[in-house]
Amino acid sequence: MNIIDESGILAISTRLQRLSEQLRKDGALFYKSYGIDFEPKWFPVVYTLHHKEVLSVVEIANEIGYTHPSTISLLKELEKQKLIRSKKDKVDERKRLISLTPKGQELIVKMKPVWDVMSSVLKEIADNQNNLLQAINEAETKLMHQSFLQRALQLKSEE
Amino acid sequence: MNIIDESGILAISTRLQRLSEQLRKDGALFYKSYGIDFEPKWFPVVYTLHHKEVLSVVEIANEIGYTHPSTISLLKELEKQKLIRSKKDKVDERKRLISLTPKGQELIVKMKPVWDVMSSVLKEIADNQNNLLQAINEAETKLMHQSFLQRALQLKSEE
DNA sequence: CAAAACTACGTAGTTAAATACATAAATAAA
DNA sequence: TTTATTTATGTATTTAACTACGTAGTTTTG
Repeated sequence: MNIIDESGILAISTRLQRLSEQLRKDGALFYKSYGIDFEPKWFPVVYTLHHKEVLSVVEIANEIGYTHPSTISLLKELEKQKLIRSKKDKVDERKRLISLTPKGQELIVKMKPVWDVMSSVLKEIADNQNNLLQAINEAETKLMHQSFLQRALQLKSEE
Repeated sequence: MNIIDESGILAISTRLQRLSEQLRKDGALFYKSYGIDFEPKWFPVVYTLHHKEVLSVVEIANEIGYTHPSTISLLKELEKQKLIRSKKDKVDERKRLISLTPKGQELIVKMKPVWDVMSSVLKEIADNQNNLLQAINEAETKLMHQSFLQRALQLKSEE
């Protein structure tokens, strides 16, 4: 549509956001088709706890790549679903140790075949010539080395 | 990090959202370095009006690819900045015809060199081997033909 | 070992988008 | 020409992330 947005990243993020919303809805419906009441957004936390067993709030946040406040709100939902539980760390009283409940573990067993299907469908969609993940990694790496602002200011001063 | 999120699109959208937030902040700072008070999110509307002169709310929404409520809130901000104005369409009384104010047009003249710099920096960042835009286009196209849910249900029934 | 700095967690508030709903004007159909 | 449908706009609410801030433990340092 235009010089900056079309070639840039600003509008792209809106499109990806929509894409992911669509996938979330479809994901939820697909779980439902197996008789499972599970929201795709819970997946990262549940999957992490499935492998790590016991983790603190901040540890989970780091694992799933969200800020801790975002993580806390996911944990609240999962606690309401009785899929996870938490108790104070006796060694470090600031920490809350989170783990799956038996109900949570049972659910994972039921969900595993669902995940397999989802996983291959997502591969089908995202594995393009122009790999989405790769493209983002490359852009992020470039910005890590030098921010947009730094690059822009430099170009400005060169004129 | 895991089978679905790392290879899929769910986490990718969060990362892109962050990327775009970063770019927005830097963009605003870069405008400021020219003494210009302009938020990058206003760009699509302003740029569209620069080329089309007079448009209704829904027409702008379609041009920039947002829903009309989102567009309305952008328009409100721009009106507060006195960069745009609107009047009722005499032919169709439902329509509000939006256009740039003289102040808005002056601002565009000042912003043009800034846009040139931004545009080349964004090219530098986004033009990777794995082109971001291309990758998204390909994923969207695939999903247009057959949704995630349809693909998943089909795979499920084949088992 | 007391003061300072850091870490873990939690809450409140913000943001940029979306949906869902409401109203009024214009057009089409009975 | 009334009635039904569609279109344009607007408002209210929701969502998923964020930042900013506060408090309470823990660790480091003078």
